Amino acid sequence: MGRQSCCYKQKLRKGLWSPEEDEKLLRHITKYGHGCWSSIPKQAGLQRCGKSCRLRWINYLRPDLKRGTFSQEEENLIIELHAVLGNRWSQIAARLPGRTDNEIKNLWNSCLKKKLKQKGIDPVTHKPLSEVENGEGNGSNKPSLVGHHPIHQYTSPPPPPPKLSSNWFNPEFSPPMTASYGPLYYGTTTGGSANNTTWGLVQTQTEEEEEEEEEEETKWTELLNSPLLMAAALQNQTPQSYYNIEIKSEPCYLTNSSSSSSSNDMWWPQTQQQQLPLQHEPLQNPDICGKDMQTLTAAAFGHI
DNA sequence: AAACCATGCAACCGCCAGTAG
DNA sequence: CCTACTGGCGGTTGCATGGTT
Repeated sequence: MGRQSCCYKQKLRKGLWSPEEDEKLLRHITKYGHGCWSSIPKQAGLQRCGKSCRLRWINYLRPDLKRGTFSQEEENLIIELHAVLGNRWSQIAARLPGRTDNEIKNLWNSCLKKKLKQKGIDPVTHKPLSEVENGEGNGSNKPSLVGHHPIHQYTSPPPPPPKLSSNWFNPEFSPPMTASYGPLYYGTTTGGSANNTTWGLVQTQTEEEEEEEEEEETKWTELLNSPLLMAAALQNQTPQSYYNIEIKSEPCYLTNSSSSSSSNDMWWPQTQQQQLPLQHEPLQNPDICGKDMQTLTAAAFGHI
């Protein structure tokens, strides 16, 4: 017998949230902030555990959430960040405004993994599958740095997400493939065809290079803490052609909840859309979307 | 039309680290 | 120092939906 969950012990409700529950939680947090999650259910009159409330708020009710499909730039960024951070979904999410770790995790498991495999890339190591398969069992294959690079110890508060240049997502734009910044590198061999493109994680971890590693660590910390550096690095090093995954860009949607605070205008997330349709305002420019997200975030959390 | 399958997503579970008492 | 509590995270599950046979 495994141990029972907190919800079981307290005979609390589980499963999908009803619109009434959502409204109670939303109203309570909007008014008082969340403070101590464990006391929220009682204060808000909910038969839920604090953990469940927290999850619901973070993944669904937060006003700064961006609903809708992921844009191609977001997917590319997730792939890039996953190559560096591994399955650290919360850290990846911190660099995608309006997206939750759960959402990103789901996207990765259901979609991006497959797309990478279709492209012949191992979604775990981010190396070409052929290389990974060949490397199995022979000692010559150096271990991936994913999950081992000092960047994974990065724990300081995340910077605002990098504002990527429009060039970066322009299919016509070919970033310099030989650029190298940190442990990730992408390069082309002299063969010319896409199949000759090589990329992977530079193995910087040798005994002789420990000093360099320290430098690298500093560099990466700086990189991740600086949106501008991050954007520049991504623009210079990311193999857009390698991750040339067919994803249709969707317009960025924002709810108009920020401009309407009355309960009549209360927006309802996805599961309630049938009953209370969202009034979506399509944004044509991702930059505008990003700015609005920041404004929304500031407005939503500034006083909490 | 029904059964089956694949997919996407919301929510739960269990573990861990930090912290207050 | 120990213990209990809490928040946070990543992995996993289960359900709803849509597509296919």
